[in-house]
Amino acid sequence: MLKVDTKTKILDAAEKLFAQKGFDAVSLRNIVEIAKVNLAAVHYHFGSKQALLHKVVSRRFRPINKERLNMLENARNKAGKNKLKLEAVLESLFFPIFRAQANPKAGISFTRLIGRVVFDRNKELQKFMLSELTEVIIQFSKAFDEALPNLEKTEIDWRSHFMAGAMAHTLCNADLLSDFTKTNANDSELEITVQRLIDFTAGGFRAKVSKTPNTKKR
Amino acid sequence: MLKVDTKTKILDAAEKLFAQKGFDAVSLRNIVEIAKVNLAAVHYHFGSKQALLHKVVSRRFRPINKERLNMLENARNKAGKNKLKLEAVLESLFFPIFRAQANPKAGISFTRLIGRVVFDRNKELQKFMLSELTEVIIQFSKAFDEALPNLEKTEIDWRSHFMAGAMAHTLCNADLLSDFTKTNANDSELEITVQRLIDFTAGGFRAKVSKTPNTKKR
DNA sequence: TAATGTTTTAAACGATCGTTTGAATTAATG
DNA sequence: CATTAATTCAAACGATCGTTTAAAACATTA
Repeated sequence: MLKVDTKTKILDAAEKLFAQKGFDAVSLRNIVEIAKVNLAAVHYHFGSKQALLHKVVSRRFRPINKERLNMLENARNKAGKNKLKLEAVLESLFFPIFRAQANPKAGISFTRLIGRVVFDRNKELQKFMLSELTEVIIQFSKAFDEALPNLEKTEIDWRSHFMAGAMAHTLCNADLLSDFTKTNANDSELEITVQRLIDFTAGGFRAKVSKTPNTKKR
Repeated sequence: MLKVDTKTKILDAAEKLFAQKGFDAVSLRNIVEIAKVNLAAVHYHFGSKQALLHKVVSRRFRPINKERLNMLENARNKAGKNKLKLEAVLESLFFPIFRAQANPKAGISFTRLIGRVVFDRNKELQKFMLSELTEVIIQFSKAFDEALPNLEKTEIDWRSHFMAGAMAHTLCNADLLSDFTKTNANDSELEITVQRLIDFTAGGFRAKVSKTPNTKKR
């Protein structure tokens, strides 16, 4: 077993604790206790608690988002001149991050953290997340447009929003669900979970758009 | 304008701040400053910060959950001996809480708070929320079973989970979405938002269940 | 009005927070 | 080996946290 450097020890401990309890509920002293490093090491290596959080996120999120874009590119190539398939777009979006969940090294901690982050209203964090996701948002927005040529742009945006909620909740609260359904949402069940999420969200995207009961205003 | 009692002033301020920044990020001193009451009043009236949070939630959540059950009961009666309609079940679940969002008194604060709470990993809060939702979970679980007689129980549970994520995200991050789509998710748009969420989630519930590519394990 | 119960208040409690400092230690470089 | 740079460390900084106390102010009832 080779020596793990201080930076990594801090990142691992912070990842675990932030995912478990949230950013504000975790102190740097909690983190250095788990990481078994000195308190001042956090500021030496990362500068601040907020900067540490950003590093915790980007360390795992960047490779995941790269792979999302790769998978989408592959799906495009495979489709050729045929229409891009909605299920392929969704799989490109879900699979890389859910596979990170099954990875014993990153573990369930990180994906849970990502789920939490989506619902966190830490302004700096939101700005940071948006910047990390810029390219993914652009490319997948285009992809949804292509895969759903008969759906209005506004509706696509709303349904992308709903889809993001379903995904985030599943990432964050997978444990609640396994209590619920007796199936465990990890390991070999990974593909099944992703397939279930694809089925549901694809069904949602393809649902008929009903006109509202009465648009009294305007 | 009649005098607002201290308890209500604290509840209102806490609701606003918890929704804005989250439980851990808000101090009692932040709350009493907004509420314009003495710091010790919080413990005098509520006992602790955690107990205050529970009260903030239950004050608005209980009437909402009562109305959800009422609407579900009405939907059942209207259906008579016909099969309960999925859209009616979903509307019973969504409408009462989204209407609270449009209510200028409760405002967007509370629903955002509820959205956040779903993703919060405060153990005591989770237990409390579960106890507040017991009857709703029982009745709506039954209703989904009735409305989807051809869908396996396990699949219903998973899809209920996805649906909850879509709902929570919409409650919590409605503002992000209105930036996105230029439509505003309040006021007269209430019915439209709910209808969109019904369309999406109903489509998800009704989607075909695809067998996983290969169930290698087992 | 006197007595009793309820609510509000200022002040302090010990604990913990993120961050900074400067010296001790280790690693790298000439 | 000497010197410089990088890292670790114990200790402390001021600020803020949730909670408690006990007296003051107010309201209610006899």
